[in-house]
Amino acid sequence: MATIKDVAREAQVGVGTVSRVINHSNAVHPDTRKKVLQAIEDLHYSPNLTARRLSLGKTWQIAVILPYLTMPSYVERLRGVQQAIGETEYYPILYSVGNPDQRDEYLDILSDQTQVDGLLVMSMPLSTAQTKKILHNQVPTVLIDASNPELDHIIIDDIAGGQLAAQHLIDLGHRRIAFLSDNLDTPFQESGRDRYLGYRRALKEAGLPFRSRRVREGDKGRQAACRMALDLLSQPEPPTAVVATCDTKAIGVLDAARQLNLRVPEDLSVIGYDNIRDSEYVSLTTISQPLLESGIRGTRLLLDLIDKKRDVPPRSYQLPIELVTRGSTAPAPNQDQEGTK
Amino acid sequence: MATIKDVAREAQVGVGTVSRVINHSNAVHPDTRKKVLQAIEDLHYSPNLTARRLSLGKTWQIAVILPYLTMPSYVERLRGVQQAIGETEYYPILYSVGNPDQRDEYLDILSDQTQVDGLLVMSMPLSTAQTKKILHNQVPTVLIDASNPELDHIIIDDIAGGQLAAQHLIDLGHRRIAFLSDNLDTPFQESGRDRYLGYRRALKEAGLPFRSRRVREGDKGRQAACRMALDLLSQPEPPTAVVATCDTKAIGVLDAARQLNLRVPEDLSVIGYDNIRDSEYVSLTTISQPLLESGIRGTRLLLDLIDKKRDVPPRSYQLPIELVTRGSTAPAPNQDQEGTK
DNA sequence: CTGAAAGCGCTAACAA
DNA sequence: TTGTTAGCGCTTTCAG
Repeated sequence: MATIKDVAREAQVGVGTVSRVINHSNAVHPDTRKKVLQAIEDLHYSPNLTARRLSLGKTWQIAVILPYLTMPSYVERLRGVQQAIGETEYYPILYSVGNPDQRDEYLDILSDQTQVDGLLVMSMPLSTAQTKKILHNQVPTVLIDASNPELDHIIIDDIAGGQLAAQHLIDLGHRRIAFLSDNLDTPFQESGRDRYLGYRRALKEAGLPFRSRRVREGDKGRQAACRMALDLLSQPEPPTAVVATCDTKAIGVLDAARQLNLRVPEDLSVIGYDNIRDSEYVSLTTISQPLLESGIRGTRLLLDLIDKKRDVPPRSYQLPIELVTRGSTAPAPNQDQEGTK
Repeated sequence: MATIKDVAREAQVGVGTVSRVINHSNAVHPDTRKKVLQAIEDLHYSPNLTARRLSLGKTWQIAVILPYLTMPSYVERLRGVQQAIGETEYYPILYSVGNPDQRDEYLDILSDQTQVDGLLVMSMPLSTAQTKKILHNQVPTVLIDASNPELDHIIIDDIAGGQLAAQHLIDLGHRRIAFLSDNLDTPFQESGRDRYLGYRRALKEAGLPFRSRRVREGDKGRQAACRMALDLLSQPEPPTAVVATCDTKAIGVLDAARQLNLRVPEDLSVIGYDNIRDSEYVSLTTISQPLLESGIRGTRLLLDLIDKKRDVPPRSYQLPIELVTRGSTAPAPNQDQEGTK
């Protein structure tokens, strides 16, 4: 592999000159430039990025830490990152996390090695220790889909989202509204918790009682959701509507309804969250969040942070959610009076 | 940021010793090691990866070039890559390609910079020029889902897949079988073309005539597929079955059937390809291919290539496909005699 | 406008 | 077992 030295010798100039040509520095004579360019061509030379990085103290690489790409929403956010980063000279390195230990390991490594120019953390809250380390080592960092008082972040108002979902059902006259999520207390994103809070807030503001028997949390995925829904729907005084914390789960609820011969939306209303592609197909009412946008915005924030070496208070952006009404929700079948008793 | 020199000074040893400690070289006295470890701790030292890379001439990074993550199948393959790479000390850098120019640009850069230790190219055939450059520069490279006589690759037998799909319908007694794909001649994967060949081969072997009016190609995506299907199904003597080159398109066909009040599978059989998650939900018969597996195998091949510096003839692995029968295919409604005329 | 040389931080060969 | 030193390939003063 030819080096800058080889090129210099071939073109009969100093390495400094070659470097200037490569880096489009204008202070080089046209004739000299031509000679150098010729030598580069002859030798099939191309600069060694690692050496340049060492010399410049910059990697042009951004670490993206995100949960294993099991959920469409992660993929969509990642696409946003790629879209934004694609317009720059940076490249993303993917650290796909399968479990909390791995997450901590990556975070630990990345927050002190001079390995990347910045960190993009997706859908995982940081511990105070982790935050402190990042701050101490001055690693430019942005969180997407997680909140943090000391670091820049992009969030989506999940409380409002959960509330919006429940409110939609309340507006349709439902009184017995169930809530179905995966484990509310996971090491990863806290969005489930927030949506739950939103759900409760909506009930409260509408003066409806909260019933813990109408809440189910468990494994993620469609089938687990289906099982939980079967359980939920087979109790006495079953709910007439279900808020699911993601569309996949909502589809699981649809499965359950079918098994129980419940018509949707006549007998049961179901609302999901995320507006993934599948949702349109099954005509699921859902809460849509700007997933792609969150990736884009987060990346831009990070690039800005890297460039400007800002040292100002952390910025927090909250992206809007939206109700997408489709065929899985309808007015409540029969009004019971629980809410007013 | 502390460097190895700082640590050496702090621990009152030479940098060589510190290096030995870091790299777990055993030839270092326990007491010395302890001193060094202490200094590392005190100084919050962590080695500069870029410097190590330059010194070692190795990056521990693998470039993954793949089409923009629009299709679930890409994501699944990528997950395979991550899974396999996760067990090693390497990390993937994503080069997500949106168009042919970008593909060529990335390929060009990556095949001559000393930027990564290996190249994983997904779902894109390489030109001879590109292949030659890779070979010339001795960049360890593996293709996944694309064939190449000179480079290691993992493929799935798409001809057999297309044939299997069509054969399944033929076995069910269908005679008028349509084929629906996105543009057969794209710069990206050639799988569509191969599936098309398989389709034709099945017809031929069954003695059924090929009708170009039963073939539609166009934009990708569900809606485009729906439009094409509407067109296809509204001609005189419409097909009783459709082979779609991917599940997304097959779902588009289902949309069209619904619009035309055709029952699936009673009036129309539909078979897809890929067995994406959605397919189970809509009970789509499809051809399943080992997507995750392809990513894993390809990555392993590459790592092997990097380690061993092999210089043997290119290896080619062909992964098996499988028919997954679900509810979208059934015996032909009425047997016409076109096949035997 | 250009050449020489001093780093960037680390590894590894060579002495001691 | 350890310290010293010569690279790794590039950028960037600093003279000229």
